[in-house]
Amino acid sequence: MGTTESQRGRTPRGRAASIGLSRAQIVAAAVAQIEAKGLAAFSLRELARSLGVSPAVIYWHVGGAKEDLFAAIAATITGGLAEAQDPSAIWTERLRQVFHAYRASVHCHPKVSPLLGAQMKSNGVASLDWIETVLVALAEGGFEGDALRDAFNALIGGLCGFVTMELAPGPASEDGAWEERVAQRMAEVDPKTHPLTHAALPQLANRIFVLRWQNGAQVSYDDGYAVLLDLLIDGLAARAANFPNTSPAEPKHG
Amino acid sequence: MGTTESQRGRTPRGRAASIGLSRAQIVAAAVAQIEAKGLAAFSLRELARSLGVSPAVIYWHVGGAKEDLFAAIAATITGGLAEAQDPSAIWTERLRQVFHAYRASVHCHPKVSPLLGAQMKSNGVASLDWIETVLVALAEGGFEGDALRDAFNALIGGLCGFVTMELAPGPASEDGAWEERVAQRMAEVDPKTHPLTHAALPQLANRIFVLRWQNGAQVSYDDGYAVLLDLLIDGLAARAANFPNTSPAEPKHG
DNA sequence: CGCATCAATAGAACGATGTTCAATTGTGAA
DNA sequence: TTCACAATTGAACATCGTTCTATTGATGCG
Repeated sequence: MGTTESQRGRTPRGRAASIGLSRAQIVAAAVAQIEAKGLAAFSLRELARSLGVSPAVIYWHVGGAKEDLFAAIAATITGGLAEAQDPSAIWTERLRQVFHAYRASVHCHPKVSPLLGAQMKSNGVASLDWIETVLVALAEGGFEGDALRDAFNALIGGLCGFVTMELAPGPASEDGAWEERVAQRMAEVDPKTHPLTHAALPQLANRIFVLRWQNGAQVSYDDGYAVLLDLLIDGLAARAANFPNTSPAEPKHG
Repeated sequence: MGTTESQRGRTPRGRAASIGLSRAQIVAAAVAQIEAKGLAAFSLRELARSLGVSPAVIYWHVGGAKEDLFAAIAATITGGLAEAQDPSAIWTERLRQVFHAYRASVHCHPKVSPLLGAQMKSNGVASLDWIETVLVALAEGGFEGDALRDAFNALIGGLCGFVTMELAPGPASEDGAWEERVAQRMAEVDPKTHPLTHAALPQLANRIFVLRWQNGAQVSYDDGYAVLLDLLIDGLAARAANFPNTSPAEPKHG
């Protein structure tokens, strides 16, 4: 299951011409390199080069391919995410905590985040604990069956999608030719035909629809995410309040 | 701005050893090829090959690079999206129409959709009309300033993010080794430690968190998207109802 | 103590990719 | 006719992911 039998024995530093390279070290180095130079510029060969190692070593340690390395990275990042909730809080509050934790966790590795979106779809969310957390909270609110499924999909799709999209990488060129094109694009907005877009440009342009980085620092979407979270959870709470026969707490034997 | 001066004259079929290749034809062929073989398997060389042409031709026609071709594709797809609304409808209804139209439009080219997510960030949404439509609707609801900005970000981030995420590609391997890994992953879900996840597996597994394709046909997230849309727009309407001094219709001279 | 095993590495090789560049072609204009 | 130049070609370069066949050297066993 992903461990590829490489470190099944407890031989911490191998037994041969080892440099002592481990799977975890490779994953860590890959994350560092992606975070440094961007996902588009990432290559197995340069990863091997930065580790002072032959490219084949990565295949031996990680498994089959680049894809397995990406899966390992995603699993590393979303691990230990379910602990972010306070079990004594009400379910709506727990949802808030969990999704804020998700965003915070992903924001720790912005350039790696596209991998999360893809890997969440292919391998399932790396941390099942996290999924279970969300489902438990919704169930406590009285959701079940199709309503549970739809609420879950709306939450995961909307909130994880928001994070994925806000961190989506711009063009690969890191040399500022991009900024020029953006400025050009902004200047093209015609106040006559798009008055509100033009008026909101200082408010919006640097936010969601053009720039992501400003002077090298990341632009904040915190408020938009907070509003999205409020709308979703408050709305779900309102729906839950209308469920026919449900006490606010546990529906089963407790 | 993206046209790269290639077809500035009105010489429809060139003037030389032309095959009569145009930028639009290249873009169309690229979309077709991506839709047929997937985005990960797309290459400029094979595009040129399928057009019976040298790879350099694409550079000459499209502009600098692969990235410019992607930008052109994104612009082609999200064009003419603002017409999907009924101008006489109330603003909440118009928002619903516009975002349903967005999803439908993107779903017409599922494999190209990852490009939309990225290009929406870099070049700005291809269709400014569409942005304007959303802003006008929100303004009619009474949103302005920071509230407008946050509502806009929540809507765009959540809804476009949902679509981006639901269409996110799985692993590149199209040969079913993926299905095996997924089945394996599903079998690993322990009813003891993750009871709700396990119980909801038949409802959820084929939905958001594992499979995207089932027997080659696309799985539907329609209900989840509808719930998300309802939660967001109903919530915004509720907020708008609490705005101090706003008549339900136009805030300005009309 | 010696030897065979085998984890762990190196290095070369293959095909494919994105991109660039120096030719070449043929048409429309002078 | 001649010239400029849009349009295309093909070769070339560096890089990439991946696979294959060695080689190395510690380790457990006899």
